[in-house]
Amino acid sequence: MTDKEDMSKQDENTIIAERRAKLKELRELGEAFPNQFKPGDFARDLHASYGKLEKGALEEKAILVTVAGRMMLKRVMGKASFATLQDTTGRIQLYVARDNINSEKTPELYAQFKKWDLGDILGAKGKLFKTNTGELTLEVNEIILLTKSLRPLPEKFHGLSDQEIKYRQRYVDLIVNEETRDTFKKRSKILSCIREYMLQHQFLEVETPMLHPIPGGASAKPFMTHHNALDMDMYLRIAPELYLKRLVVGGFDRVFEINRNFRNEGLSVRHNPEFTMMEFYAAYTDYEWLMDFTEKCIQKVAEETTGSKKVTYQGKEIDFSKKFDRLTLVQAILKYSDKFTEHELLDSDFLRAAIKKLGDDVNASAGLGSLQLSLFELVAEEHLWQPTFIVDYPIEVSPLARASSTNSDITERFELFIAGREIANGFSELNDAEDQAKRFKAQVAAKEAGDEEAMYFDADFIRALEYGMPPTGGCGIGIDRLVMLVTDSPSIRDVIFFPHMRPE
RNA sequence: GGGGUGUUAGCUCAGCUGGUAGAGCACCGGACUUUUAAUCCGUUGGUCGCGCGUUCGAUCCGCGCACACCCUACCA
Repeated sequence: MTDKEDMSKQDENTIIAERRAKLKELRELGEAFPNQFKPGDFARDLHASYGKLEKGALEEKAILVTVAGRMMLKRVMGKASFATLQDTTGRIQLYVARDNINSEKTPELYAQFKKWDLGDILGAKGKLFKTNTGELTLEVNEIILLTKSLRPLPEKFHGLSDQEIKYRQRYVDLIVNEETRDTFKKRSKILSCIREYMLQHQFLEVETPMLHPIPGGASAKPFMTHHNALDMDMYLRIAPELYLKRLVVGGFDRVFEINRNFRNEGLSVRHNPEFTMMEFYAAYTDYEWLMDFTEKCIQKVAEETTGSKKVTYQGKEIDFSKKFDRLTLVQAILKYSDKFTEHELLDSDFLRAAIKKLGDDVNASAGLGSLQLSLFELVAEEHLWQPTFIVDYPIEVSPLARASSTNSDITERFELFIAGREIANGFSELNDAEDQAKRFKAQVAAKEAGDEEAMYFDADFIRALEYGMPPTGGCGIGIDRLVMLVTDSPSIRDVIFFPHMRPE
């Protein structure tokens, strides 16, 4: 026996043993896992079509249906029982009476049914009717056990609330918690809503490598791996940016990619080592265009997936109906802290002292731009609850963005904040190959000086830019965080099916 | 990485100044042909996260470890 098999035996208990015994009995009786039963109806459709019909009218129609699903509740009352079946769309009640299901062929079927357990997967055929309390119910005349469940489900009323088990055994969470199912259905809807929006605007969906010889497109620590046949180290991508811009060079003017990024950094309620990002690039646009486009995209997603332009996140309203606020980095600092003057925010020594005073460490090599950004993160970021674009990011912290035409210290870049978090980041792309080469060199120097997250020099990317990339706007939207907002989820782990955990 | 809280039956949770454990649901047996968290009666189920220590005696006190959650740091 391997260690793993040994582990799976450890949490065996008497309930599981009893169910294994029942399965053994089923095997002896015949086929224990039949697969010929085909359901033709879904719970949600039945409620939608017949839920409002009067008891008498429904019986007159004599509607025969076939359903399948997991038995979630069971009430045996002697010679008749009620059971609640859950399929992928919802729940439907079954009325199982001995005299309706026992036949010459299956004289003991009702006795068997009484032994079936919560969690078992059943198929049933019968006629729809309404009980005395008005619940739409299937009067069963054929019933079959399709899959025996060996493990007991969590308690029927309180459900599963242990966060750890919800994450580690998402399948159980999905079986018993409707909110969990809703969250992931909404996630899927958000993605199709975004795709629809992008396709409507002539964007082409593309896929670029996840394995990168040089990690690029963001400032982050990468995961490393190794390709055996090529005998070369590779990195899981931290961003698709440099590949997508190569496609713009190639003449695909509007592209987008929705896929995973991997960053070898800390975990938190807002950070998972792999997370989903949409990046999109549009030639002949700039960051102003991107802001309008992103705003409309997020408004559409919020409205179409929640039915409202106002969303409640963790008890506080987010209003997507108004035009999103726009503030420069410096304006945002001034707005949320009255301790500084505009003049002081241009003084590196002053900023250094102010950041220290707020209890944060200051990197000795940080210039004015990154000092301003640090102060912004300390005093303003958490207050940006309503959707707000922050613009005029320092060039020092934006090595891939085009410099402002009027101020060479800042870039044509924005970040979108909602509920105090960064949701999107976009800019007019730097398409001057020589300038980009210079900026990469500065990054390499920073890396050599000990900045682990500084970028590498990507010579092929420079070569691509040397062929000429049209003026382009590019933006990334953090999909998991957007899903968190729309589903009112406090943790990123609530919107990722299988979040990373330490081994059990 | 730092701090806080937690880990008791399959699930949800009690457990007094330290005297080796309880409830509800689930399960098993019984009654019940319109229930719906069905109800009623009777059972079963535990290395109290792991290890060491203090003690006559530890679920409880101390130390260490593991895992989780929250805050914080890096970051999107």
